[in-house]
Amino acid sequence: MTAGADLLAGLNPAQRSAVTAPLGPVLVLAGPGSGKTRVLTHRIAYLIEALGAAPEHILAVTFTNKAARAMASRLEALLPAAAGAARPNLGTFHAWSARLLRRESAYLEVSRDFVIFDEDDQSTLVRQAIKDLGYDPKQVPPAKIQAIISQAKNEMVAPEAIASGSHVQTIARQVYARYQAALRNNNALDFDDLLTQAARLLREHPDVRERTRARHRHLLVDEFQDTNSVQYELLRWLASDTADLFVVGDADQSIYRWRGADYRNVRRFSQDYPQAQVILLEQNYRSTQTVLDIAMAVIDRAPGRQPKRLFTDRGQGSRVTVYEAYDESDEARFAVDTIAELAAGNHARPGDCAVMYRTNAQSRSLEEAFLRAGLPYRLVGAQRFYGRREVKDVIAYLRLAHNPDDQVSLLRVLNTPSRGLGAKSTASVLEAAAGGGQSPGRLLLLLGSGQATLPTGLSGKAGAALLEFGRNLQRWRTLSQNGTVAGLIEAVLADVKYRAFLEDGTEEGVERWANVLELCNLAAEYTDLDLAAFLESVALVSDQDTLSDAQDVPTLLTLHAAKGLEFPVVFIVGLEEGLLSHQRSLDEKDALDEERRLFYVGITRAMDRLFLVRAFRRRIGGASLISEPSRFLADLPADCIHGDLPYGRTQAQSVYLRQTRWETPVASFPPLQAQFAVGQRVAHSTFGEGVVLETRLEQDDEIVTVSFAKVGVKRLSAAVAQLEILEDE
DNA sequence: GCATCGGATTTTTTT
DNA sequence: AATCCGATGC
Repeated sequence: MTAGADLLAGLNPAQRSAVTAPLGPVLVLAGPGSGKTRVLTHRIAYLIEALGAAPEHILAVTFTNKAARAMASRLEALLPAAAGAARPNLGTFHAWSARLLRRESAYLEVSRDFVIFDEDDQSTLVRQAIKDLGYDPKQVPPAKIQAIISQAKNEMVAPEAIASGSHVQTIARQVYARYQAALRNNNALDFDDLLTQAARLLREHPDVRERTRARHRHLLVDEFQDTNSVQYELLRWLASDTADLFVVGDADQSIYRWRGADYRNVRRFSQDYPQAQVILLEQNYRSTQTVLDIAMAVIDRAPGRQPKRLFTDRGQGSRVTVYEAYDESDEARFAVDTIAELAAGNHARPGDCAVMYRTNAQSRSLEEAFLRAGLPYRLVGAQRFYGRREVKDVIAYLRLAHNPDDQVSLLRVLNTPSRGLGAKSTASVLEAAAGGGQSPGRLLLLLGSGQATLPTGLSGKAGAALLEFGRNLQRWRTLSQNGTVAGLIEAVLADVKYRAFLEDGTEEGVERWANVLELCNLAAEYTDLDLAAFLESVALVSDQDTLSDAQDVPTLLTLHAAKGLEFPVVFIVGLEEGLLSHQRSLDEKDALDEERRLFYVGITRAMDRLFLVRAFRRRIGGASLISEPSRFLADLPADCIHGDLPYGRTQAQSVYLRQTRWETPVASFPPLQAQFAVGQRVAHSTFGEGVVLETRLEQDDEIVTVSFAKVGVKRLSAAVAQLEILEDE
């Protein structure tokens, strides 16, 4: 059998030793661009092909659906599955946990049909709990309480166990207890519960543990540095005695500390599994050496890290440009002008470029500059699709039909669109439900089927509206159990005249209706999903997952959103004290270290060209303030930088500098080596397999013409399209 | 129930 | 500055 040999071709020695490591705990420390996804997918293939593992016994966990999908498609290219054959289990921690909880729902305080509450739902409940306890939401910030609760959950701390050192903590403890009770009453779990309950089940119930371990004999974890305590505990319970636990991560890219992620889990792993093999991936396939030198100069100042020596054979590349703009609009103009010049000179395509920033608010001036220049752009993550009011409304109707106990959804839609049921009517419904010992949703269902009478004190008009709502709810519930999701949405929209409600004559109204239609299309696509599955997939997607990369336009995104991505040309803007690093991180050492890592993550997204930009003055809130350059700029090695300019240059000077900028760096850019050859067989994640017809080097990119079996001839940029070379048999 | 006004708020956000 | 939330008035 040569099964193993094929898999290993094209891997460097470090990657190969990771892929072929014997079963047991393995810790792969993967620098940026070192091919960690490649290692993960090859490891899975190796488990199956060479070690004879059953695919269904493999579980690979990621943090985003997108990462899971990417892994699935690369795995498919590597190891095409026979029809009907079992596939490895790939998914996010949360999706996996939700599945476990539904399977083992007998051990839960909620039923198998539980809904998943997102952060919006959470704040509704927390706010409600604060009010119920007689506190003023103004004096007790719900967001802060919510953060304390979430943190407690992630550390597996029960309400009673919250320290009562401060006033806020005392209140948080009460709110926490009430909040948990409210979740139970709503037959709901929040994001944190998915993980904590899964961990609890594994900890407290040996039978569940055994069953679950039997299903997943081989575990793999991506972005391990981002795991929090619960996720780590989950993995520890999940790992059987053989502990075939293969984790890949990079503590230097840990940027979610404020979300509970603890990169010290990397160290903990080595302590808990002293026999673990540790493999360092240091060769970078993404960036020029100059970019790596800058990155290392920045990260080497971070204390207490495992040193890594990143290297590449891509050559030195052009120097990094540091530009000091006058203000935020000059900064934006610089980015737009430079991208336009690069595109006009054929040095890069617009879609190769990305502009990264610390806070979403910074996207504004950039968007304005793009609009003024008449250039299209793509904005990542400002407003998530499922977070939009109209989409949430429709989903609330669906959730209510699915789970009538969901009071948060009921209260959301009871008077949306308005049907004359205000605060007073709502209160009497809640009161009547509480008096009858059931949820308000159930009461309305009974009302709709004529098995209950109107609560006392409801006048004719409100009563009629309530009756109609109950009848509708009854119908939707029947539809939810028998019909398709798309059919249910259609019925709801028609019954409540939702379109008329949205379309108020404004442009915004039209847009909102368009979003609803998009949701309908989405539902129509998933004909194989029942309502429960649809709601779950909707609850567990993020805006990151809906990011499409079809158009050839520049991308604007936060540094956080940039993790895991790469671009030939990267701008990092707003390199000022108070912004990067951010104001709120200045008084805490650990927070400041994380800002440094965030900058490092941004730098290492760049393949060829990197621009670091700061503004001399910036409008923050109301006032325009003179800014200090970011402390990180001082760490950059001078010989890697192009444009060592005094701060506070005038606008006229910047224009002059901009016009002359391109002569040197472009000329000094080293020629690229061709990666592909005519006649070679290659695989593309969406186009499938094909044969290379032609390849040529163009500026700093390789243009490959491929004839695909399924979609015909395509011209692709090797830098953008991830083509995998297939070995001939 | 809806419009309007005043006041507070403003980091990042895998699920 | 701009947006979001809540209270107030009609």
